Amino acid sequence: MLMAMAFDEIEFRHLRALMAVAEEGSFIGAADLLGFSQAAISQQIAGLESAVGQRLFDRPGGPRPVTLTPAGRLLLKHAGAVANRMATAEQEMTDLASGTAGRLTIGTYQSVSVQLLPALVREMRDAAPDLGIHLVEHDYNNELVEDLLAGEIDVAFLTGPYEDSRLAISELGVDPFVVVLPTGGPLAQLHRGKTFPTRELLGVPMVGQHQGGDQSTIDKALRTTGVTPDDVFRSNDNGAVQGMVRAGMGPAIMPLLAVDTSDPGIAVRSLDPPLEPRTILIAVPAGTTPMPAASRFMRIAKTECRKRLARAAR
Amino acid sequence: MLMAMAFDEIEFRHLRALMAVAEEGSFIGAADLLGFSQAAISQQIAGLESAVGQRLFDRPGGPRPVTLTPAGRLLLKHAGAVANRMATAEQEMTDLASGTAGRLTIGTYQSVSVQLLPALVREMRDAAPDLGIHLVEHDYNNELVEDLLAGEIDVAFLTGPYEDSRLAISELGVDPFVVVLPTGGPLAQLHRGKTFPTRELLGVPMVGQHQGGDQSTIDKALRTTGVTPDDVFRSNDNGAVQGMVRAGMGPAIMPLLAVDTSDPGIAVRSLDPPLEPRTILIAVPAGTTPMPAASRFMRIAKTECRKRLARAAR
DNA sequence: CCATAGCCATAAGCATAGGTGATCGACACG
DNA sequence: CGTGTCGATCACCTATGCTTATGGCTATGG
Repeated sequence: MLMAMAFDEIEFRHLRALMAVAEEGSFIGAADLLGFSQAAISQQIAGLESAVGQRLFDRPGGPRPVTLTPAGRLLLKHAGAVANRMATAEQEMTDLASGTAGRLTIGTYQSVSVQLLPALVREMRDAAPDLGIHLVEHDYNNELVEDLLAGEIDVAFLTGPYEDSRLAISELGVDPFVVVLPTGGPLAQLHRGKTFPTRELLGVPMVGQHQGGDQSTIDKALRTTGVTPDDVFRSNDNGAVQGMVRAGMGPAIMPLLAVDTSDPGIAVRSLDPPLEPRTILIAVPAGTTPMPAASRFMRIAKTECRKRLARAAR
Repeated sequence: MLMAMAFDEIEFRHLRALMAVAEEGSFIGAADLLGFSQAAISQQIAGLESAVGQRLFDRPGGPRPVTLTPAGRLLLKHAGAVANRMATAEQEMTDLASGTAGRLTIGTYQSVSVQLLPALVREMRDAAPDLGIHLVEHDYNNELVEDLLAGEIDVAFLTGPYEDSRLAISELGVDPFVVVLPTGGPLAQLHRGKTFPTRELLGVPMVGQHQGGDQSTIDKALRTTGVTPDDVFRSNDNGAVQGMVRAGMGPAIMPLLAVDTSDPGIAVRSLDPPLEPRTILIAVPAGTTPMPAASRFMRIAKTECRKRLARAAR
């Protein structure tokens, strides 16, 4: 009570000395365990004792080992806990730095989720097996951006063109709209070439999605080429859409990335004139350092998309 | 990976700076929160960042607040935990120092437990309400000493005379042996004075304890005065012994401290010649600093016994 | 019983870690 | 487009914390 009781002048150095002395049973042992001179340890312990206001070791003198006082035992317990905590902190920091552990939340939207994202996630898993990867899907850019800025998600795919000064955005490539036809149907028979005249869709009943992110873009784009969309069936499930096309309900306009091209029942054609293509963007919050895992994921996405996606024609 | 990654050059000072900056949102704010110059904080954070090998704050520049990076958030979490731990350490240390909290284990033996110890414990409780007091009772000194040296108990009562260089022993006083008689019995009628001729016990059937710490001493002491003990009833429960005396089974020799003198059914007489009295000792391990609560308890015991007990006649 | 050896405390000297104050550059804002 | 605010950096200086050297204490061996 009379002492200054300056508990907060304690530094880790002191705790390390405490632990070393307690373990070695001597100041000298602690000294060369820590690579200091004996005097240094003596001073560190003395400083610690004055900081806490009580003796921490009994020094019997002679060759007998120093022993902890009750106060010493108490403080040592806490020192050990603190040291542990710092060790796990170090572990987690390196994990975080290497992007190999922790939790990465990725924001995504429909068409990206189908083929592109699974491939990227698989690659990320290989690169960082201990990383927990979580996905959040939204229909619209602004929902994704909102979550991104709120810190709910660490990195997000967006639909381009899109601008937001609060985000750091990279373009991954373009995802052209294609027409999907039933293999045996008359339209597929008629246009066996690579492209499909967009105007042929005029008046044709089509299969589409419910009014959402993709579909709005498609409808708008179709109208600019003079075609008024006329959907006989709508589903947000890509498999269902493709199934309907296969069953002959009509053609569908889909982002290429959303199409399961391995399906033998359907044919995929580019449109001529093409619909204004969407670009695939990937974004993190600007100004703030992203999680290394997020950066890493972006890098993977970029290199992977360079192979898979067409580059934007500038 | 290329960095030195010197996690263990981190000191509390750094963590304090981290927490202050995170809380204030600016280096300047942290600076005058901690009573440093802005440059100092800047350097401390820089040092911390180089120690962990990554940035901890995003500095947007201009008047906008600095914000934590993911790494910063992670480290801050651990820093907070460490700070908490140190705070509770401080609390516990002061508790320990004042002897007002924590846990005190007292070693005791039969006759001390009856009247003296309860009074002392009550006084200790008043002085240190948050202190947990535990009692361990043994029959023999050596058991108590054993536990004391093993650290099982913090302070112990012993029966004197006793010597052990491994202990720091204080004498509390003497506990004379007295004879306890039924109030209405012939012996009590016969000897109404303060003392009772020890030889009158010759051949008288007596009440005693089972062979244990006290009883052995009594028997031995009786024999030195020429009386061969002849017990008709034995119990280790003092109440039972006293009850038997009251019922007229015979007199009993007891340590004065073990007698419930408020019992109207019994009379208490000093013996003449007296049996060699035992002294009451209190001991802590020598060489090692005792718990402050133990020291405090010893002090209380000494002052209290100065009032209650006869001093040893040297 | 004295000499010796091992250990911690202390003192003196010194290097440097870590502080201050001043200045510079970057960024938002009016 | 100045202006104000904030962080980084530089030069300087102080005080912290290390080292070496020495003295005192205790147990141990001849």
